[in-house]
Amino acid sequence: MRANRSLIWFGLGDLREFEYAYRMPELPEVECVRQGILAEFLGQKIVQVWSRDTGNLLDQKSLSLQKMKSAVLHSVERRGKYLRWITSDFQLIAHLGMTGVWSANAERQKHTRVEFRFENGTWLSYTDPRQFGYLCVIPSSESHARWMALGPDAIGTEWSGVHLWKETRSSRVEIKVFLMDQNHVAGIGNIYASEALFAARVHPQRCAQSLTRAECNSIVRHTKKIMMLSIHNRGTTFSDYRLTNGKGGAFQGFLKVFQKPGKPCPRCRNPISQIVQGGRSTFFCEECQGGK
DNA sequence: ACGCCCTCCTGTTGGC
DNA sequence: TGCCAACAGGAGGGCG
Repeated sequence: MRANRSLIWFGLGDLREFEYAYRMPELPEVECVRQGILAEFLGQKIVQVWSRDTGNLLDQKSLSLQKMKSAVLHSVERRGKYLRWITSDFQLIAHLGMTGVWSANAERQKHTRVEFRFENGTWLSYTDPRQFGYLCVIPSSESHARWMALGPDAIGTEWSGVHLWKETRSSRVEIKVFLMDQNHVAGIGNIYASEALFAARVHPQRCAQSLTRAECNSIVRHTKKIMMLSIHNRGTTFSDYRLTNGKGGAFQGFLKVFQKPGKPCPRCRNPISQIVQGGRSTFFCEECQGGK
């Protein structure tokens, strides 16, 4: 595992304390990947496409990855955790799933699935051991159902406290599960859901429609703040993604409760609780996040 | 529209 | 020390 860490694009600090971070890219990590791809490949022309074992990654409606040959990369957009490559003729919708990694000029390895070779000799490869990722090539003119169905981006202005308040009025879903539904708001995953609710002092099992306007405002404000801080701090970790040298460490400093069961709450010293919601681990402080 | 469960997959972990 | 089952987890899909 450690040998592969040099390929990690979104540095998440000292992985000795946070082994699972790299498996779960959320909005900030995907945004860093987007910026990394743009910085290196914007305006470049793909001259060769190589792929292997993409059966579980490719959408059934996807055109062949070979369609990307001769395409010039015009831009890369992000919505939530999805990336959308805009090229001259085709678009590529991509999701990293759990273990997807885009790497620039990295050697082909066991689970490398796709390689785009560019005219200037550089290349971009996609590696995904568990194949939970997603790739879909369609003509530029077509719209993509999954992409279109996504809720407003979590760091965009469209997602506001008012928006969350209105959306939650008719929902009896637990708020943590609600926040992770990408069709309500796009980009929040397991890490940020726990962290944002902790920051906002809202119990993760609260029924969505029980939230007050003030609590909705607080959740949205803290989610954006935490995500922006994370993106902003990628500087160290992103450009210096060789985490094996021990440098970096920007991200784990944000984590107050995630993956810290039993450790003292940074606010009140009460031990952090761990529960399962919707099949996923939630971490929170029973003492200072109120009641259900 | 909800709430639950299942599927995909493989590296890691924990029990014996 | 070694083996193997259980586990994790984003997201879509199916079912009642």
